[in-house]
Amino acid sequence: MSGARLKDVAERAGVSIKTVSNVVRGAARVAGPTRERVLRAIDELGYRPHPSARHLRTGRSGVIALAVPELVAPYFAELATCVIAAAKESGQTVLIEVTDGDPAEELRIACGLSDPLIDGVLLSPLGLDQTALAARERRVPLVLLGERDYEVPADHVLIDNVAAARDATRHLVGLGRRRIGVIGWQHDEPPHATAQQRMQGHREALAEAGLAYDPVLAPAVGAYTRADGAAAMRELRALPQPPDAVFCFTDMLASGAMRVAHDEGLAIPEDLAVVGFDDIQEARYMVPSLTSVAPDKQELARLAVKALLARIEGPAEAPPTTVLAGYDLALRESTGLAPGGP
Amino acid sequence: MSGARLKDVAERAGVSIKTVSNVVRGAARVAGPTRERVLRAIDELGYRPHPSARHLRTGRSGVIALAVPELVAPYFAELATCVIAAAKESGQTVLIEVTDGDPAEELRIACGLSDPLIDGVLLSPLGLDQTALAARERRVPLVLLGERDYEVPADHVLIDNVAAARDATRHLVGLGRRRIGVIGWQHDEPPHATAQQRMQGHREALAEAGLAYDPVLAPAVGAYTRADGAAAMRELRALPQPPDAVFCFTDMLASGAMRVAHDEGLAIPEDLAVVGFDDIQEARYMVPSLTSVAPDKQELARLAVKALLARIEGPAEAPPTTVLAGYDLALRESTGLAPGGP
DNA sequence: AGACCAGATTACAACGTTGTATAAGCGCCG
DNA sequence: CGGCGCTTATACAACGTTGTAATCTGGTCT
Repeated sequence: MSGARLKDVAERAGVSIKTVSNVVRGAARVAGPTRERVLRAIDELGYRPHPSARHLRTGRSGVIALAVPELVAPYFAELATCVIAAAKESGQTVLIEVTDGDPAEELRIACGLSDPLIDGVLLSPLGLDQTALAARERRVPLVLLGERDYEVPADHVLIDNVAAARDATRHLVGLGRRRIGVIGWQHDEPPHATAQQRMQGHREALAEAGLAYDPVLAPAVGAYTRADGAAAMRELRALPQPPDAVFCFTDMLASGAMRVAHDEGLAIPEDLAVVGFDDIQEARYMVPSLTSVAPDKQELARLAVKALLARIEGPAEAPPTTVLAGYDLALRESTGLAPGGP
Repeated sequence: MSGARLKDVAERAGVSIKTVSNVVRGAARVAGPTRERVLRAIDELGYRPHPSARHLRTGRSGVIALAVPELVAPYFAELATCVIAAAKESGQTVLIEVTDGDPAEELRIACGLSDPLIDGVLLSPLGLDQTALAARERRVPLVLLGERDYEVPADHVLIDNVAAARDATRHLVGLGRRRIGVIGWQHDEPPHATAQQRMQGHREALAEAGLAYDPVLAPAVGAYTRADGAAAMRELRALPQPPDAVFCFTDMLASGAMRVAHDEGLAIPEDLAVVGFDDIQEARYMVPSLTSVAPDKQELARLAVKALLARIEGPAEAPPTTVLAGYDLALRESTGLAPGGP
């Protein structure tokens, strides 16, 4: 069917199997003329190495898993695309796993119990209990994406969520808003690390501006979907004193929130300024276009792949590292940028 | 590291390696007590089969590739999620490839030249030249998703694009619209099969209603992005007689188009009714929410995986099959459904 | 009671690759 | 001119699994 093996190439080139192997991998020194002949034979036969045979022999499959809560959330789709590209640069293949944010599933994956094929895991955790993660038995090289928790002995790659959230709320304060809501807090105990960090940044910015933090302006959401954002917005609108701005912890939440604001006849940004988080492509096309914290997803992906490869290749016992990627605040209509096509 | 092999289990259970293998695969008959002991040993050691060793021996890796033009397009993200789920039901793992719609890359993947690990390919082609595909050399089990072209000797799984497009335009006609634009036609020669089929359905519906087809109402787009939709809409608005309705070949195009309509102060659906295609989740949250043709993506995915497995397991020479999945027209505000939260 | 049979279990080789150890070729120096 | 060291190429075994064919067991039939 598919074909040529090392052995076939060796016969055609009149050398031993091992020599061909050496040429293919560029491992040992092979004399010029010999290499030429081998390369020609490889070309003529269309030889391609058998990945599983390699895996069996070397223990490396060249496949890394990327586990995300969902693929339909644009942020994760964009992140996954960046990870695939970054992995390709390093000659790795990416296997995407969708966890639905299920803690049990996330733990399973963090323990390498999903597909035994993989060399390592890039996990973007959502519901995972940190203590469960800390106690994981079966150790697979693991890098956590977008969550920071110093209790967990694993590498982290993320942006500075606290600083980014602080910048977002500062921006709203800078617009003169004084009653700033926040959508994305969670009732769960403990709340997701992401929610905690963004909330902390938000409150720091409020404090800087001399504004009091009012819990009533932070309705809890179940998940980070449009529907949750919409529900939270309805809650905020039902208050005696509704907010004049909202900072949403994700663009999806912002999308739902803006939808409700629109239905209630509010003008954005005049009546309500909105800032999102993630800077998904859709943010440019929302009505109005959405100001959003823009993590550098390419850098995030590249750093994550790099960290994972280091963990795979390096000693398993090396101390966990934390790497920060950059971010930006993309200003758009929802906080007053003049309208206009993207 | 990860651990237990068949051999370890065999030693612990006091049987031969092959017997353990038989138990694991449920292949041959194994006596009750023996099976019990083996199962217990498997459990105690946490044994899990080595996928690459299996692959090497059996020729089956249990991995299928899903190649899509892009993952950030919500339609493909949703489709990919469905494919992953459907594959899991059959014990298969999905490897996602992003082609960017590049014909060369698509051909490479269709020929199985991407990752030699895979058992078969699910390809959602975009730019691929049919003749190139028909002439592909290296045969890998292949199922085409969402494109129909009888020249290509490969299995197809898709919805009836012509009928679906006809229904979409019929709906606009039913609203009393008489000047119906269409966004999604392409200048490329030949245009994508998808564009051709949807255009055909559109024209059939126009003909049914006794409306003339006016090419000026069908501006060409480069790709199926929001930006392309926006550009096409500007073109339509610049006409002496702009349309009172548009049928967009994808929801992304519709999103861009509605964005421009909004910027120009048009009321939707009063001044302009809009129908999209794909029924992405975002369609419910657009402002206004978008009426859209809704392919049954779950069914599509399930049928595709089924067809691919049949091709992998069956004889390579079986004649190509075409399977249709269902679709629906989801009615929303953009064509007059009363507004209201989703 | 002896031969036979079916079911249960096992030994062996092979899938394609790479690491280790070894052999072969060859110029250089003592 | 013989031996040494260097470079280049090879033989062999092993990675974990499964298909084939052979072996073993215990019971049944004559």
